[in-house]
Amino acid sequence: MSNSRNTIARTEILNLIREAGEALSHADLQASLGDLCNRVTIYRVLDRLLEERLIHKIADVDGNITYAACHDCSSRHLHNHIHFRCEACQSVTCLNRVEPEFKLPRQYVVHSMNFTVSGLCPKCSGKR
Amino acid sequence: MSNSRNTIARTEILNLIREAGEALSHADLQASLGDLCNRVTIYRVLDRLLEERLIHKIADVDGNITYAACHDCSSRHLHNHIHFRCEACQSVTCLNRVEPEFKLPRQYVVHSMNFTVSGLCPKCSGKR
DNA sequence: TTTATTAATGCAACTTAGTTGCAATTAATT
DNA sequence: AATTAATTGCAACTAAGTTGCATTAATAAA
Ligand SMILES: [Mn+2]
Ligand SMILES: [Mn+2]
Ligand SMILES: [Zn+2]
Ligand SMILES: [Zn+2]
Repeated sequence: MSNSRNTIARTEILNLIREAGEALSHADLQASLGDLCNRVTIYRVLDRLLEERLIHKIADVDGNITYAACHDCSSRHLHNHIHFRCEACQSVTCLNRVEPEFKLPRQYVVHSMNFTVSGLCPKCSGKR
Repeated sequence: MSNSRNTIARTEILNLIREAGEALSHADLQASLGDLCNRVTIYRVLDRLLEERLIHKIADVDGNITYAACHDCSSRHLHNHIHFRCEACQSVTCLNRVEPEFKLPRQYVVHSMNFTVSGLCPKCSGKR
């Protein structure tokens, strides 16, 4: 892992992800950033932030990727909380409190987890 | 949902998925099928089988999609078991017995789930 | 069995997402 | 200020998935 530099793109992308109430996609970021940087740069900054464990990656059941801020990942970078994707408003949110319980057979070595539940979020289930 | 027809492509793809010990990707299927049908047909057959609830879709944390056979989905098509993706041999398997326990705040309406854990499978964790 | 209906397919073209190589830029160190 | 190497922009590229449309073929009706 080489020395990470504090560039405008990196700072801005990290801020956007940290301040967003929900997980952001590459497209979301590109829309917010306008021409602050090239789209390739966004991919590369995201990769860097992932390596640095400042953000984590979320895939919904259709393979759509979003990114959310990490909170206490310096010690263990195990994102064992549930992500909720709303089929109405398309938002993806971290439910940091909801950590599923389960037991794998011995011999399985766990490195990472991706739990995503889809349906209607509180906002959208109310409207009906 | 229109009437589904028993075509060669459909039959063969469903057999492949049912008989595979692990979840298969579009690329896996295309490799096995050779020129039995066009790659677009594979996409369309997969969509049909999903609609008919004969297979389910799995996305790992990187968004890679695979498909596995359903077992008792006529009543409830809720795939709340864990999928394990091995980072060594790349296999994706359904752990049909492992159903995580968790409790979402009220107001969340759940339609589907995608639980994927990555690491080393029993075969590959033994080798080290 | 023959005919009619329409689901399913193949093909080409297209869109979307992500990757790579390389020269130019710039943050951080000395 | 000069040095170093991380970062960026750009263009070209690969990979994955979608769409329109003419053709084929599974199924049902006659
Ligand atoms: Mn999260
Ligand atoms: Mn499964
Ligand atoms: Zn919503
Ligand atoms: Zn393995």
